[in-house]
Amino acid sequence: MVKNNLGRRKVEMVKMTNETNLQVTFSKRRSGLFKKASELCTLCDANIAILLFSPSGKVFSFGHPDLSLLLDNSPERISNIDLDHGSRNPYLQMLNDRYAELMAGKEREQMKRAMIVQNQRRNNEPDNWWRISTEELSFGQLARMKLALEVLRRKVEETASQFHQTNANYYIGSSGTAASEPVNGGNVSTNQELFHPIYSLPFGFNVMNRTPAGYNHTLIHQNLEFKHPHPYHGPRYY
Amino acid sequence: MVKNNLGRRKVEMVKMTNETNLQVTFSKRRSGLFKKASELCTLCDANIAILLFSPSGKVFSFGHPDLSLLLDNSPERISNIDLDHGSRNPYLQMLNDRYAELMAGKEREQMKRAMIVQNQRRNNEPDNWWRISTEELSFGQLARMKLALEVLRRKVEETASQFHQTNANYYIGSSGTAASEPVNGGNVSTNQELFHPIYSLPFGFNVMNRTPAGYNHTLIHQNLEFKHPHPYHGPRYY
DNA sequence: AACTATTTATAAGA
DNA sequence: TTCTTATAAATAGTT
Repeated sequence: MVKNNLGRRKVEMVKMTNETNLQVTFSKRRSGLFKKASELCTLCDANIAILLFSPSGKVFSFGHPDLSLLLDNSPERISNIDLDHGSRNPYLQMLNDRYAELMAGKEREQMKRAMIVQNQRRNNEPDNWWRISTEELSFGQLARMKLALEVLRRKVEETASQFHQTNANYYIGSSGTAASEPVNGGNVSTNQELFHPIYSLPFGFNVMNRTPAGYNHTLIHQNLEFKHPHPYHGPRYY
Repeated sequence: MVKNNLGRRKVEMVKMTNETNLQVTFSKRRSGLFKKASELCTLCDANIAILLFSPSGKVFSFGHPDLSLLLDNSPERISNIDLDHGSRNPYLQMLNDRYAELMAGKEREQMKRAMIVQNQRRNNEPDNWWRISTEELSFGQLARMKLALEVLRRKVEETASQFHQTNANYYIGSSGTAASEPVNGGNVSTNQELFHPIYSLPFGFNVMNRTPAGYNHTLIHQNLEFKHPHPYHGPRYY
């Protein structure tokens, strides 16, 4: 038993100078933050996505629903997924029915164009510009592209959500866990089987480290670093 | 003064049943979470992005560096930004020099293709497929596209960071605050002027509500909803 | 929104 | 890294 322990002490809200302490604090507070996020999701039925970049260049994530789908498109992963077009799953059937309708209808040309982004690894068509390695673009281009993609991504999410809300009563269970119940009158759960991988992802991305399944907390990759002072540390954000 | 106050009581980690309590708790814990995130950024020199979806369909964000750049590409905003190609700013000059080099060199065709995503609002070229409204795509397409964009976005960020690390000694100050100092031997700060807006963003996105400037905490938009149980509430994520 | 009793997070030390 | 302990900080229920 330790007797002469001063206990927790107040710490000034500035960047820590002791590098060892900083790393320990980062780990502790990362854990605390993700725990708070998890609790918020459960207590209040909320959803969240957190990307956290450590000063040493590691990236951690927390997501609810699970973000792991976004972090790995290795051939193993893709080949492990059922490619029977969802014949045994009502939700995937519905998606594929919708796909067939689109392909047969007037949206076909538009759809084909959209699919370029999915198929670029498999073909060499001349207008496959999307295949350009990001390493070959200037920083200015990258920055602008990053913005555009962020905005589009959110718009896509919004539209997908609206689709959810008008197409309820479907549910896809988690692949590794117990059998799932259909959701009656609720919303479709978002997980990896929902993203029917008929087409492989267009961009390679490898996860360097991953925490055990079920923890929903992932170290994504390394060698990223930004620096910027944070503007606010008042008591609350109202 | 209140005398008979039972104080905080332990709460079971399940979805709260009382809707009023749930909303109050959501607000309190959202504040707490964002404060924790802010402290982590300052104490440990970390960076973070949080997107939080409330059960009532609102979306809140916290970002360090500031995420507000991603939330608004209104004409006012774009027109307010200096379009002189950065002649008075060494960093923007460098970006534009790099741009000119690329346009004159062998990367020209590749670059032009990449610029489609930036220029789609201004031209009507036939292979401008990117302009497709996300409302016109099936949910399955949207889901796959969302994935692809997430992966690309992260790759872009990684490359941009590498560029930062090999092109240090530039600094762009925040537009609304006091004059900024150059960073010697450090990394370029990421903020909105760094994204030189010669080209407007390709996708419209309007922010519905915004907290006061300086709080770095933004309600983005509404009418999103997902449901999913969270798998884990143990003491920590290791 | 404010108040407090209590729970929870965590800084330092081991 | 992991554990302990005293203290700081967050917050549930009440007003």
